[in-house]
Amino acid sequence: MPLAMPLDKLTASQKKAVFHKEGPLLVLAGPGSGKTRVITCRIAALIDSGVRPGHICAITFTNKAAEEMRHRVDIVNSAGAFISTFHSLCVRILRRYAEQAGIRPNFSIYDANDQLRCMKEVVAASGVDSVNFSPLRMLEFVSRLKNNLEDAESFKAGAMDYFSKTAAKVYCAYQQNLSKNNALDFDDLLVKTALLLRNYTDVQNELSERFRYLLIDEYQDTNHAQYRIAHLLAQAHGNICVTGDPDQSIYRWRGADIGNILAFEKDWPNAVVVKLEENFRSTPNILEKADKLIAFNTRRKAKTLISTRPVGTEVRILNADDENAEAQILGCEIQKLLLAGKDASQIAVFYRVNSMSRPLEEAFIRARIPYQVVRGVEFYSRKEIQDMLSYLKLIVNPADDIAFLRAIGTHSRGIGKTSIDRLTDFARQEGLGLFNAACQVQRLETVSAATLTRFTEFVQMIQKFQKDAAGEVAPLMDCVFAESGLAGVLKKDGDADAIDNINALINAAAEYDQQTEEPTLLDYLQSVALYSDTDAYDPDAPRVSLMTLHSAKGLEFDSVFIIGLEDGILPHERSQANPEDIEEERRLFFVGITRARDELTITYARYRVLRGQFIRSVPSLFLYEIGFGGETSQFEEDRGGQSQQPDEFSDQTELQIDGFQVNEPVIHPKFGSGRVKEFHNLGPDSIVVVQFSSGKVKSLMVKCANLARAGQ
DNA sequence: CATAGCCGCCTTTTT
DNA sequence: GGCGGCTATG
Repeated sequence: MPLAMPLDKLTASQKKAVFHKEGPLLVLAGPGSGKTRVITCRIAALIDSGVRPGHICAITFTNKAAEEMRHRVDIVNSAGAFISTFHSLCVRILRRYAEQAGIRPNFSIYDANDQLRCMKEVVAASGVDSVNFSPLRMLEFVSRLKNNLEDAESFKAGAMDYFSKTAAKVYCAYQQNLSKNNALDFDDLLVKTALLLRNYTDVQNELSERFRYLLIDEYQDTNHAQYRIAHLLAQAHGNICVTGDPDQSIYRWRGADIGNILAFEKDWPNAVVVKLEENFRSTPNILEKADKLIAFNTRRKAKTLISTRPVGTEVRILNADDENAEAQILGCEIQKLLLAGKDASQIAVFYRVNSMSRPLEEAFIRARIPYQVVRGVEFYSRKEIQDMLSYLKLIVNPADDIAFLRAIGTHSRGIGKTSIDRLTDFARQEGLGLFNAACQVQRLETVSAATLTRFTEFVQMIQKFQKDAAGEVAPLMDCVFAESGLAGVLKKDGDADAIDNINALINAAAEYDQQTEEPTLLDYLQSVALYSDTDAYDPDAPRVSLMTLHSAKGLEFDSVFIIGLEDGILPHERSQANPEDIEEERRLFFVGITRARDELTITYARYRVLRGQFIRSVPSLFLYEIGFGGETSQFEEDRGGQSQQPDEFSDQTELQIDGFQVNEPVIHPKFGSGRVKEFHNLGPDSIVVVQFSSGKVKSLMVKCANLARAGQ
């Protein structure tokens, strides 16, 4: 049996899904019920029953989930099975069938920044009112149309009112701009694939042949384009297995449609439906809160979560004066857990928006709590990384003007704005991309001979890189870093951080080279473009994880903290106008709650700095819904926004903290006796570093650690 | 042509 | 509060 996990431990319903033979299968299942495990086992079971791995295509929500799944399914036996995200699948398909899709295979993938640049050009050039038709709003609008598979031309044809007509013009121009740059945005990856499958029956047939078994996890978060792709792929054989939980749909704002999973039985009349109602993850105390909360949503099929575990500890709700106090409480609570021997990798903190990680990081640094902020894209958005990548993008796709502009401007090389403007004008007149225009720069009479030489040098450098671009990526990167002048500039500025980051990038590329059968620069760049926040999450690192509620999807931890349960944060203020948006916020909180195995702690602050302003905040409606309120008068007062009575935490922060002397002998309830090595007087936050007789050195928050003076 | 400093803008979640 | 773009100056 090619399985990394034992099949005999599956429940009867899980087995039914795993060993389902042919035809459509819907696995409707709550959190912690083993959905992903069912998919994983099903892949293995299919292979075991004689299906060739190459005929299997499993689609996960994130790269990380795919990676995990590839490891769980026996690697040797499943080699050839395609396990990846929708977007990666689309990149593969589009590269393979580029001609039919009407693109070139070396296309760039534009991220949000590139899209914005591209859209800004369009809006500026088309002379539309840039307030009502701001680039950001236009991008949002275009994205919505694309998610519904409305292409620019047909939208233009149907546009009647002024707004639609103008937006249609912008949409068309934006698509032309992308195409001129030989670039696709995230949405295009899906749209082009869906259209390719729809318009080319032979391609559709070939791919159905290739992928005879289609499995899709987290189906509740598919958008219309993904839905169409799935149907077009599975139409011929009907071997489509999807799993999902409508209560965990949290990407409506991005076009995800719960309707896709709710209508599965209509779409596939012979579908077998398996429901998994047991929850193997969380304690009944935690599930009860989740249950209570989600019952407030009206657009759902009611279901109850049945825990298979003993009752467990009560869910705690804590409050703090402001975001710093909140962070400090978390530092304190987490330090207690760590001191009690809890593994840091089993602790996580979730928040609604990324900016909320900052106070936590500061508090954790002070308390010396090891942590990881799960924000992978942050690394790739750094200036020096983007600079480096811009050269690589230009090497692969010289038509990419955005890459050209970035690469030529990474550092001063005697080509300024004026020269660039002249080149741009020249390129436009000749109908060329900037790189091609630069290749013919001799014809450009408006610039000086010196500038001309510099342009030529740049072009020749890129052309040299292009000659060396075949094969492994890391060596090329080394060469580009050194020869582009980037290394010299960073060294001259003494920017050690930037150099470290570039080295980290090169190391990551070396890893890519090792792990990929046929590494190419194109493939590397396209996978980097699809890199996501959660890809940076290291589940085994002995560090507390900090992440957004969205990133928490699909993960689980022993101890979970969810912070900022305040009106305007969760639910977010931008969701409050629309009841459907509020329901999504509720589902988001539901996802957060149900990540916890043993312990759940929820916090809110009475004041918070928002957009630079210190404002009074009101505890979230959701807290009331999960049953807090009646029990604590503090909560009622905070909801009403009136009294200012000190609570247990303000009491605590007013505690007198004793100073410790260096070398003073102390006793800790767990670590035993030791001597103080350092004392940092930070008032209530004071930190003491102790060398214990066991040899361990620990830094502790005085108010948490329960240190006793040896003599007492 | 390069750089520094200032002003004004936006500010949810992500593939 | 942070970043991008613009301007003024060297």
